[in-house]
Amino acid sequence: MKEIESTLQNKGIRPTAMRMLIYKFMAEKNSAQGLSDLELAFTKADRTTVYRTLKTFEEKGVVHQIDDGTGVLKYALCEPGCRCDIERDLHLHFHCNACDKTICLTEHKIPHINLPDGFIAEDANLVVKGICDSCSTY
Amino acid sequence: MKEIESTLQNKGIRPTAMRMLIYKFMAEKNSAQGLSDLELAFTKADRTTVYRTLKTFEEKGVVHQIDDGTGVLKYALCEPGCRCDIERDLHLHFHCNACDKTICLTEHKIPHINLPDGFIAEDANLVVKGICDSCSTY
DNA sequence: ATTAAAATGCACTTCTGTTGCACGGCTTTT
DNA sequence: AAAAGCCGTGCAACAGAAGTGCATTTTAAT
Repeated sequence: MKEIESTLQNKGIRPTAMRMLIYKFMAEKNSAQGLSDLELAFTKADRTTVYRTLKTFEEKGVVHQIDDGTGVLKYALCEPGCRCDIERDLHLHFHCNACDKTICLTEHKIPHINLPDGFIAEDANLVVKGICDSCSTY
Repeated sequence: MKEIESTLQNKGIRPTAMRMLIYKFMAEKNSAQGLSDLELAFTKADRTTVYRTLKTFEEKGVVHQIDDGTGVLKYALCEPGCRCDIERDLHLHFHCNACDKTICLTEHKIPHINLPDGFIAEDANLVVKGICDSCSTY
């Protein structure tokens, strides 16, 4: 818990109890979490607080937003070395159609794409859908 | 207009006036359209009608849905030869941060991705964001 | 301890997508 | 031609998620 506190401080975030709990919760999950997931996990807290906490985390490069195509935005902790606050880390995301979880495949970077003349790429988002390793081993 | 009529019929869609107008509208655009875009273009018609028309088009493989990360679903006509109704056409989509348009780069297929053991890919979505050719030529 | 700033909670709004129901026209059947 | 039924359309209302304004509490600094 002390580690979390210093982690947040290093990122320029005041480590309140709420923020540390949310950070801890997300660190324990191996899949990306939606606002409603956190809402359910922290019924004592208000939706807005969770919402703004995520926004703060995102601004400071603690989490990154994932649009996995389900219609709800997900959030996942950034990898230790990532400079999400400066430049997007272009790893791909995997959404399992069975368990409905979305996970970061941080080792798998989005390949370079050749665009037609005149097109300038600034960012990219790749989501692969299918069956994850947990669900495929039955 | 006669062409549109037979196109729809070939896809198993009854060619009503509304449907032909919507098809025509989308065919004239080179960018993907959201529900609200069509809503604005057809103020005489009801939102629900446009919505259900798109759903019908999608089911029958006339249009495909695009999640470009803006939070609103877009639709674009499928290419002549595409078998969207059977198997997804994995071309990539480009979203322009300047003009906010989303277009299909049908020539650019999503490259094959090597996934970790146990992961099975069924579908993929790749959206590149940046500046489109129209906006970059100033 | 006092004060200022930041975080939290409550209520409300907006936007998008979606569904239920009723009306009306077109098609089909007799 | 009349009757029956299907299908498209429109109206209304709902649901879920994201976002905002303001009052209150908590935290940090002096």
